[in-house]
Amino acid sequence: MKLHEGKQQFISSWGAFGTHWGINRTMAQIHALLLVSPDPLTQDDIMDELDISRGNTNMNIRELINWGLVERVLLPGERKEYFSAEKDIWKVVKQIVKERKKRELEPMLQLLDKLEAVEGDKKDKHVKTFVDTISSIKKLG
Amino acid sequence: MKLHEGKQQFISSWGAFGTHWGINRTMAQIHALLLVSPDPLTQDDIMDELDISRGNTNMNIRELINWGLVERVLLPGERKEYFSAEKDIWKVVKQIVKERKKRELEPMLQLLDKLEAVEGDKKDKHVKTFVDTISSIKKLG
DNA sequence: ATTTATTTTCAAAAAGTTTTGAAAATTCGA
DNA sequence: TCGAATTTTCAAAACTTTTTGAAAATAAAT
Repeated sequence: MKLHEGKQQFISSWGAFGTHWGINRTMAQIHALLLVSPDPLTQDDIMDELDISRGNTNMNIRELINWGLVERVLLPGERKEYFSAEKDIWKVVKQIVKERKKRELEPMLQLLDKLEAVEGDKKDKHVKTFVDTISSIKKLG
Repeated sequence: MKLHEGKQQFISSWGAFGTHWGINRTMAQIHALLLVSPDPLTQDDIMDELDISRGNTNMNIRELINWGLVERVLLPGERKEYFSAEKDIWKVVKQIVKERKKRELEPMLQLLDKLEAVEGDKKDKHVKTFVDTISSIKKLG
């Protein structure tokens, strides 16, 4: 298999993979492209390579930056912005886990704290099952 | 807070939570409802409680069964099927991790094996970055 | 064998999400 | 300060996923 074909396949399946993990296809594809690119790329490079619109490219690059997975690189003497992805995969995974904790798990745990305090007789099996379920989920956090 | 309100809130946020994890809202809501229900429920119980259609209920119960998170319970002398969820949250988490590995990670790793064998000069930085990225992702699996 | 209860299927509709592209805003150099 | 390059925004369009509901299939009782 040639490099170009391999790259296309990698980008395409990384995109599909992402959609199973709450990450949209384009965001995952841009990330994949930057992961396998030795040098930083511009917005136009990414648009051309992935054949997507300027708006879409821009929004998803910003999102990757918010997630801490991509950083803006300013090359001396260049007006355009360049972008590059963190290449250490362990760091990438740790960063994703950290962000998802902050964005999704913590708000859920806060809700569970409130829900655990539901009124009612603990001998009522409906109340008991509810409270027990909530507490055991909280223990995961 | 009253039990009923707490239950509604739990179901609703579990549903929203699920959508960030590649699980559809209804499937997550049914799962939440069964988690906090002390006794098994019928399809009609679930339809009424969540206010969703019969088809939707049926499909998502089947899906939960495929994922190994819910089981069908036959009560003696009852014609209807009842459903109940695994209550041990650790078992639930382990089961979800196991299924996602099987469904998503393994196919991705298989592809990576093929991609690692891309042709080309390893001294070319494009080839090198590609191969290195693929290998380091493989190490996660 | 027929009726009735129950479950399953699936095409079409509804809802939700992503993408586009053109206009607005911003940035930088002359 | 002005003009060109670049980035950002966002309403509308395209696409994707989910949901509905009625019909078909199945299972059980009489």
